[in-house]
Amino acid sequence: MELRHLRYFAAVAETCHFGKAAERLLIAQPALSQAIRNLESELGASLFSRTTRHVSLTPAGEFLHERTRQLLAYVDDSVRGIEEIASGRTGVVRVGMVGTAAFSHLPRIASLVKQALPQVTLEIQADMLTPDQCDSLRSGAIDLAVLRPPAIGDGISLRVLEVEPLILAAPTAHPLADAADVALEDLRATPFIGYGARDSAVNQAVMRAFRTVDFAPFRTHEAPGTAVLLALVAAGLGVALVPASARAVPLAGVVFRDVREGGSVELALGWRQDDPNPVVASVLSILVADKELAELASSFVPEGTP
Amino acid sequence: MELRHLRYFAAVAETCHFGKAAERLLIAQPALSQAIRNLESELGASLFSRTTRHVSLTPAGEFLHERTRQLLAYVDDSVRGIEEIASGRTGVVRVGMVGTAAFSHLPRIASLVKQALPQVTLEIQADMLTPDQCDSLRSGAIDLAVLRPPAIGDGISLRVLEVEPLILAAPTAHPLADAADVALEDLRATPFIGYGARDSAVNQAVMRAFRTVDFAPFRTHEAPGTAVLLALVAAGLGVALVPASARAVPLAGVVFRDVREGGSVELALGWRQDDPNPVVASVLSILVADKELAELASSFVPEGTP
DNA sequence: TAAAAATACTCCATAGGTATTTTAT
DNA sequence: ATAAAATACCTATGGAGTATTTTTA
Repeated sequence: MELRHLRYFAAVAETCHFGKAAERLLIAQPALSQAIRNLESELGASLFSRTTRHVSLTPAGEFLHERTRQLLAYVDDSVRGIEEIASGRTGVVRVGMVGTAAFSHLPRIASLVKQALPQVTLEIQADMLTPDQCDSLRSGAIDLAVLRPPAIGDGISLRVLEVEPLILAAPTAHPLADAADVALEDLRATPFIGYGARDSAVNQAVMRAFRTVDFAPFRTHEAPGTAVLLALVAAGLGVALVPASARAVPLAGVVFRDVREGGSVELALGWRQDDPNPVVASVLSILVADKELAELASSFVPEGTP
Repeated sequence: MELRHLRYFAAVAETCHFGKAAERLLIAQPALSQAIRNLESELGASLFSRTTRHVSLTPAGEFLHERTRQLLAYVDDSVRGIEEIASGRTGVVRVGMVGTAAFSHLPRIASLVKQALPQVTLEIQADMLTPDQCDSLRSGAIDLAVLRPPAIGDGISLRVLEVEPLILAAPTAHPLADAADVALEDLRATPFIGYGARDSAVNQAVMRAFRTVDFAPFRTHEAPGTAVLLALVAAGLGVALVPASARAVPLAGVVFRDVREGGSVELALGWRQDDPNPVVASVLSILVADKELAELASSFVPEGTP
């Protein structure tokens, strides 16, 4: 049995007239008679009671008619569903994110996608480290990554979302909290909280910044990521240099100040270069076309950069 | 798109291997590749990511795989359903019945069908008059009839279920209620309740009985059917001659007595001679093969019959 | 290099067309 | 007498086969 048989059957069942049904199906009447005959013989059941004057459904035909309606509707719906998926209008996109991006960029990303692609579901994996995101991208565990370049591994494309200056995070009570103008120099001998992962992009940026002055930070504590780091700052354990997007983290007891010569760190969007998933492509095109994200990237050019 | 495409697709989706799938489908591998290719181009979506070493489903393919599973299962189930209907094991049979048959014969009929054809539903229309049943049979409103012959109209087959003697229904207080032996003669001048439909089979049988004696019944009341008639008897308004099956009607205040020379009336099963509905045929075959119904028919031969 | 999918081509089964017959109203 | 389904027969599309090439792990 083929769908053709069911489509023919449905037409005859609805019209109760082989001639009319054949006309609707754009085939000749004998072909239709033949097809129904074949269907009946394959099923081992007669579907129509027919004379040359009257065609009506048998009980088996009534049953099949109901089933056929649902079946053909389901087929149509499935075809439409595939079109939706293939066009990238529907689907699931798993997005990995470094810590603070969930606060600073996720709202904009999520609302952009919601508006342009309402049937797309984003599955967010927050607090992922950049190397983990590279692995997950490559293994297919995530489809998009919001990470800190330089990301390793070929087959992965990157687009810088933002160049964030490093800013000072200080406890409210700290002397620098009220300073009009902060320079790296002011951090000499101040208890400093650093990133535990020494080779993380942010930590490297911090180290690079300090290389422009003649002292190393007075590291008293370490944190695995920006969130915990800010918590330690709020607790008054010291100050820290963090990406500007940390301003989006709502945490009492911490104030942020721009820092002269503080350096910067990039935030980028990453994806598999050869990802065939259309919904990933359409989400990507929405994100990279967004003016606000693009403007952010250009407006945050740090002071020290030409 | 045809079911063939979906069957092929399902095989490839399950094995993730064109060669294995082709083997399972009993076709050559290139034919399968071709068919999937055609399906993909028709849908305008790629369903598999494939290299010569690895085959996997795309998101659209995942979606279609799920849909295909359900679709093919539904097709199989529908084919099975049609087999059930065509074989007569499943279906609905509408049965018309004269008044008292609902009490006397329906229990046996229903339990026979329930046991032999558990998936068959009987829709009982009780209290139908014989001519109405003939019309309903012919128009297709009912499929089987339990009626009183002679039934008119060709294209309708009859089989006698039972030959019932007419018996006396008398109020408990009536003198005849305790008589050892009742003859028609004893009803002379006794208030008599007759059937309103003069040409009904039961009334004709009553009239025929009275034609063997030299008096007509002393008709004081009439009833449209046996049920009402018995109610009037119970009320003490008179006696009546009723088919023996009336004994099955549970009604206080009425006693039944055999009547010598009381005559008899037949109860028969009727159906459309050319009914193509298999479930009607299978119910019929169950009913006409039933020993108990057959024995009833022979054992009730009335006294006056050779 | 070997396994597996894709391509090239050939063939025939069958879906569908036309002409005609049968049948029931 | 006529409308409509069935039958007979023919044609041609495309599904499936065999042989071969291409590709990638």
